[in-house]
Amino acid sequence: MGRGLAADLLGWFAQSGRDLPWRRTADPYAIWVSEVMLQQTRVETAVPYYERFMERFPDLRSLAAASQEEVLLLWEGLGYYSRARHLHQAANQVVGRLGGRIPESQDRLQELPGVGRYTAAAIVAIAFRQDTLALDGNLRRVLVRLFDIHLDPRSPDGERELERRAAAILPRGKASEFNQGLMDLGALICTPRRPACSVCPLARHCLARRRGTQELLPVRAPRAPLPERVAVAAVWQENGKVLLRRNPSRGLLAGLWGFPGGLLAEGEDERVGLRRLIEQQLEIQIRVGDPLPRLKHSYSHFRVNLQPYTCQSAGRRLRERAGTRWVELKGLGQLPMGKLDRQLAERLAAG
DNA sequence: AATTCGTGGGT
DNA sequence: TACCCAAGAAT
Repeated sequence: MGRGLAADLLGWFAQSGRDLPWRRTADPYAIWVSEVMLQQTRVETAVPYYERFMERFPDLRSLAAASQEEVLLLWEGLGYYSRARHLHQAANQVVGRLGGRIPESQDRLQELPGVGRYTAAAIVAIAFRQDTLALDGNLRRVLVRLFDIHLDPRSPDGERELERRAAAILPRGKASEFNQGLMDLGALICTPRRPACSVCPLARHCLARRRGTQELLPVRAPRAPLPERVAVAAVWQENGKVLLRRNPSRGLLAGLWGFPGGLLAEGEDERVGLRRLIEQQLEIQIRVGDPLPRLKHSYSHFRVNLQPYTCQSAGRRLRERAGTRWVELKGLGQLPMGKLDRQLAERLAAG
C-alpha cells in the first residue's frame, strides 16, 4: 500500500528537484522576475539573465527607478522584449500606485502588465503559499498523461478538465512544491518526447503509462502552416560608424535598435525591397552596393533572411532625421538590440 | 479564436 | 533539413 500521488511527487521533489537561483529566496519580486523570464524560455537560458538582472535590480524600487533602455539592455538576447517593458511598467505601477507592495491576490496581480493567468498563479502559489494551481506547459503535459486525457490541454475543454482533475490532488499548504515538482518532472522525466517512465516517481499512478499512450499525449490540434516572410537589412558604414535606427513601437523587435530595413512584400526582389524600405524609413535616396554574406535566422512563426548591404548616402539629411543614430562601432554596447542585429554589430566591431 | 512576439536546442 | 517546442501574454 503505497503513498498517494501528491506525496510521491513531493517526496521526489524534495529529493531530486532542481536547485535554481529563484528557489533560494522567498522574495515575491524575485519570484515575479523569474516567472516572467521563464515565459516560453528554458531554465538554462533564463538563469544567467536572472542572475545579472537581480544583481543590477535587487528590488522593485531599483527596477522602477531605472530607464527602460537599461532594462532592455539587460534583456538583450533573451527574446520577447515586451516582457521587459511590461515588467518595468508594472514595477513603476506597484511603486507609484500601490505603495511598493506587490498584490497578494491572483486577480490583482493579473491586472499588472505582462502578468497573465499562469504568472499570477505561480506568484501566489510560490511566493504567498496559496493553494493555487499554476498550469504551465509542463503541468499540461504531465497531467494529461497521468490522467490519460485525450483532449488538447490548451483548448478550453482540455483546460477545464485538467483543472478539475488537478484540484482533486492538490495538497493543502503545499501548492508551491506541487506546482514546481510537476514542472521539474515535466522538464526532467515526463519530457515531450520519449518520457523516462522507467524512472518516474509517479509511474505507478500514471494512467497513460498503464495503457501505453504516453508517447501519444498530449494530443495537439493541427497547426496552421507557417507563413514565410523575408526581411532585409542594410549595414551602412561611414568613417568607422554604423547607422542604426529604432524599430517601430509595434511589431518585430519593437522599440529596439537595429539596422534599416524590414519585411519584403510578397515575391519582391531583395535589392528592390531594401532600397524601397530604406528610402521610406530614412527619407533619402540611396545607391545599393554589393551584398555582404547572407545571414539566416529562423523565428518561431516565420523565417527571416537578413541580407546586409553596403550603402551610400545621397546627402546629409540622414544625420538630422530623428530616430536614427550613427554609432561608433565601439559604442554599440550602449544600445538595446535584437540578438541577430547584435551579433552582426559585434562582427563589424571586430572588423 | 487565431496571431504575434525571439531565441536556442533537440531530433 | 525542417520541424517541434519551451515556467505565456497581449491583441
